[in-house]
Amino acid sequence: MQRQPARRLPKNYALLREIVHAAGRGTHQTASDVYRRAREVQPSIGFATVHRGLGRLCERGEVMKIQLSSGEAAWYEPPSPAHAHLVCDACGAVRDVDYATSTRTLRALGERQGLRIDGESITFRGLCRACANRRGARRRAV
Amino acid sequence: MQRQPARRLPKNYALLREIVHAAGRGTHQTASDVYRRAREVQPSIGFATVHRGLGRLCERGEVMKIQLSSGEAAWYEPPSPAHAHLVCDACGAVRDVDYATSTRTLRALGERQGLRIDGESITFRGLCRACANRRGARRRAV
DNA sequence: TTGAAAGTGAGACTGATTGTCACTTTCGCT
DNA sequence: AGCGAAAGTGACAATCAGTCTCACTTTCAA
Repeated sequence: MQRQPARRLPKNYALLREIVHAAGRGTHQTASDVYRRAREVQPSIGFATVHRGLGRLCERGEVMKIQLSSGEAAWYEPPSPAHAHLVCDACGAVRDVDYATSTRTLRALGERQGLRIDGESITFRGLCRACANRRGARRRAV
Repeated sequence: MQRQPARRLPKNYALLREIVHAAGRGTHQTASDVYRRAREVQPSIGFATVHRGLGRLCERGEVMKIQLSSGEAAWYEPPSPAHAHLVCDACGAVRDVDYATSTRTLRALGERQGLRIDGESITFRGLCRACANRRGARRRAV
């Protein structure tokens, strides 16, 4: 049995977690955002530390990292049940969407195609509520 | 009505399309892969041209760009019906998975949450067929 | 107390992608 | 043919997220 990581969360990492969590559900911050905020509290903190820390917190499940399917910087959010993301084509916002493929579907899919599915990541493209409404006023949604 | 882009595909772009298409269904090449191949045919071609060209082809729907939810380089593949991708945790391969959320589901989801969904991108994490089999031999899959 | 492991900050580095710019090609017309 | 505008091109600089390295510090557990 290997050494238990009973080590308590280093101060910096705790700070990072705090920053991600404080933003609340449905928020998404890039590593740079977190870095900027972290500096307000601990001006000497380095960029690398933020990256390392967020990575570590991710492994521990204390924050979630989402990589939009658009090649941009990764976003970090507080941990929450599985959900999808919508990137708004109009305003660029990233919104949580309460949707996930059912585990039954995933299992069936895996079995049918002979593979094993351990996780999924879904990103929608479209219009967020605000933008959909705004357009709807002028132009009927399709 | 604005000018029709009747312009025929520039030679370079045609070459790029050729390269992506020639690789066939289920293949995924990065821009660098395409660049490398393109140079074999047209040694003077520049990197920027490859990127621009792939981007353009994408707009025209002649190739598809997929961005894995892991922050790596984008992959290009021949156009094909909507499908998901599986990134194998063991061997790193990217496999097509014949799956897409039904349009009915998407529409319902959009209506329920007041947004408009125009596209989706699904990436699974897990084990590809080969790796799942290999592991299955030693260790029962979970 | 003390040695090892883990964490740290600075800054160099990587690798993908984009922007710029001067030049060339091609298009749509005469 | 000939021409002007628009589009495409290659070289290369710039950007940007993220990673790596290294010497130093902190923390842990004995």
